[in-house]
Amino acid sequence: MPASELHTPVLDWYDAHQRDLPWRRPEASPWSVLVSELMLQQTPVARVLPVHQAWLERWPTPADLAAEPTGEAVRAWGRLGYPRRALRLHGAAVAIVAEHGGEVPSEYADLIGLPGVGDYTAAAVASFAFGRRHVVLDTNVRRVLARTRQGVELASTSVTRAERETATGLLPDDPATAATWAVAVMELGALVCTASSPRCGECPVADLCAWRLAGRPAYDGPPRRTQAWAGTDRQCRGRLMAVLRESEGPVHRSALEAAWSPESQRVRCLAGLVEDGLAAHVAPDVYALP
DNA sequence: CAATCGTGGCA
DNA sequence: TTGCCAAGATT
Repeated sequence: MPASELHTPVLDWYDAHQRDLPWRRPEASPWSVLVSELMLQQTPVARVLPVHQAWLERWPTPADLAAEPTGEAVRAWGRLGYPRRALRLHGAAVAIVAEHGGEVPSEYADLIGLPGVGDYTAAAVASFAFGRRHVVLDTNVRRVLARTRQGVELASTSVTRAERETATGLLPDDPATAATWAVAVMELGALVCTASSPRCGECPVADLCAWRLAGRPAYDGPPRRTQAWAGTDRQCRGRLMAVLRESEGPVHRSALEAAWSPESQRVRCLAGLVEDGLAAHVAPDVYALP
């Protein structure tokens, strides 16, 4: 099927159904877009919205954030999860001030040099904030392409060469159209072509979707590993970080001891948090946000 | 390439 | 109730 057959239905659908998100508004700054992209990594939109608003009100520019201690970023990150992203965003702000005159760079090559910015985020910011032409391959896009083009329910674990070539081939020539196409496919994946219970009845390309035309065959690949949680270091780290976040000042070791057992794991995780820069050992038996 | 890294809502 | 899942990056 010609690539262009997807364009008009998806773009029209996006025009009619796109969500009104703060980082998509015309007045949204590139900094707002960058902050949103870091927060949205593995985190649902609904949970990001209030934190993003608070961050932009408190730190309207990269320089505002860069002037703060990293601990303030970690505290304001709240319960979004993966708090190292807060450190990376702070580090990105520092780098933007030091190396880019305080302005979020518009080039992919500069963006991907920032902490916490990988291929997806660099392409997304260049595309959404600056209207550049880039392949934006996130989990939503990958799922839409897997279904419509490959005829399979879910994309592979990692991005394949063929997958990237397919996405490149679908990218409109005009940069502005390419940028809209990128966000439109993502939105389709987020709202209609969802991982579970896709709404094929509402899909603008259902009539040419290889997966639907094949009868929506169930996933038939290697077993997908589900992440353990109870009793893991991640849960332990989360508990310790919650104690540090929710305290106004430094906390005594006893407060951390009450948050987790066994001791050996707690000690190891606390050392890991200090090593990661998420916590500071400010005095004997006293810890705080950095 | 695979493991690691939080959190909470929902089917 | 519990497994699945949400705009990935880093090592």
